[in-house]
Amino acid sequence: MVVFAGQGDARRSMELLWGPRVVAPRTGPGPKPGLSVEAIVAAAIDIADAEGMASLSMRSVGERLGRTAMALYTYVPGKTELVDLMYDRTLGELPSSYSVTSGWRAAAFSLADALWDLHLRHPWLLQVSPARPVLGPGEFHVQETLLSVLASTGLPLSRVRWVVSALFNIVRGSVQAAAESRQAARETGLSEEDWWYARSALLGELVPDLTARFPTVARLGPSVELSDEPYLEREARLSFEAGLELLLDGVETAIVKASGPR
Amino acid sequence: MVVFAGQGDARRSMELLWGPRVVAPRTGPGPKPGLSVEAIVAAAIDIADAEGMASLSMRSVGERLGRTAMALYTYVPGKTELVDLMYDRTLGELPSSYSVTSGWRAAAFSLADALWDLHLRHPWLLQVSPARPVLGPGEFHVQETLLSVLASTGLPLSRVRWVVSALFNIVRGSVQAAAESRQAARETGLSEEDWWYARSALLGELVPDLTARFPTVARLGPSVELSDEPYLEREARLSFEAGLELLLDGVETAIVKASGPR
DNA sequence: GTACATTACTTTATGGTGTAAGGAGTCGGC
DNA sequence: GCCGACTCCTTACACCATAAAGTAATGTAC
Repeated sequence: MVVFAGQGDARRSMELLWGPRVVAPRTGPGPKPGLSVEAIVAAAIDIADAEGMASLSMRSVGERLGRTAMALYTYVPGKTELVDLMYDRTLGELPSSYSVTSGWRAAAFSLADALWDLHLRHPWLLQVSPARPVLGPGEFHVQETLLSVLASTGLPLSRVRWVVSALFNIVRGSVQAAAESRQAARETGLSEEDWWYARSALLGELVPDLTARFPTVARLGPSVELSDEPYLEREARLSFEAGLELLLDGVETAIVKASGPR
Repeated sequence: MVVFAGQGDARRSMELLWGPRVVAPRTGPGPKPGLSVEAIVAAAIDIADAEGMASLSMRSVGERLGRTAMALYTYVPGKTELVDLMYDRTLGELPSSYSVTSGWRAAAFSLADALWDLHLRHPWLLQVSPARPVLGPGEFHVQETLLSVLASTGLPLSRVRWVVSALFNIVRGSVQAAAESRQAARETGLSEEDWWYARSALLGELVPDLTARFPTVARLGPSVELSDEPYLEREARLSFEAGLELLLDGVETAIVKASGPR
């Protein structure tokens, strides 16, 4: 059963998100804190980066810091809040300055690329799926960056909002495929090519009428030649670039329509 | 630690995905099976639909069928495979016929709409995130439907593929926001408006310089008036429609470019 | 009719999870 | 010196997936 956060918990997590990262050393009785929220979050991010979200537990984070799981609860209300913090802090890493001098399109592309990079460096971001927007500084930072870059199209902000969310979705969706392919390759030890090959053989054997049942899919075939380069990962990148171009073409159309019939 | 599937397991799950749904009654010694893979999958889907993925456990599925958790392992290798089956069976529900008589654009829109509906009826689909493509009949069915509808644009299939994945990503991304808003509202008991209001107040109090730090976001404000209609859900739908239009505009550009300079 | 193999399902057990409760030790202020 | 506040630990509980072994039901072979 899911426990839901009351009002007090909401305040607590917002304070953690927005509060000062470097806490002034406490004065008063009691032992000095040996940990800090930031240290805990950093350790958790390290684990998620290196071993995936499945290996992230309060125990594993505690262990990495030389403590038990329960020690963390002095600093962080629970795992949910810890993950929210990880998520928001990581989003905050997104670079924020994009030159618009070579046009909005180039700026939008390099921003999308930075977002792609960020997600590929921290693939667990895609598994977080905050039950509601986290509303932390990192999330705001990303929104602000996206909005301000896309605002240079000259479109009204009320429309830019939708461009932003579409772009964000395209990036997230395509990078997810890339990230999952990497993770699966690491977990199974199988190279992607091997996995794909084994799976195709199995499919052909178990479903002999595959091409008859799904003619269009069959007609498509693999988009890139099999090489030593990871297949699915390459495909995901192509999907990212192509999808982005399509979207930006749509934006261009919108610009022309808005300013065209002058 | 994640256990990875060997070759034998792969065959077993492919057989479950592609095998006949109605199994002929076994002849031979031993008690008659009281359950079936399909019954188990259906029960699991019911639970996920009604109570969310968090409530889905081998126990809960077994209980719903009047069995213990372990009874399921006679039919299904493990939870992973069960979830794969749920995912693929549900994707198979997508309607497949879309009239192209009123143009590819209308067909694409109604297909995207059906996809949106499907995900909103089964929001847990978005949390499944198969570590690799499931390669089941449902997944193929969706791909086939998307590809064949978008192929009516006349674009080469190699480009249609990217349109398909971009469209899919836009739908998934926007519907995720809608689904999560519903779920959160149900779990917390708070109406969305209430939650949003409480959160804004908290933000304003804890981060007084919010509008200075994120001017563009601040300038945006809420996109729709607060009403009794769920705010985030309405917003998600708008994002879906607007994103889709942008993408389809991009497709139109591609069509013109391809056939234009005749 | 009886023995046996086969199978559905249960019980029990193992090692994982998040976290509530309470105890141990450490420090500052009086 | 001592109190109170504070960090951190141990213990405990409820839940999870699932391995292993046991039980009961069923068909076939003799």
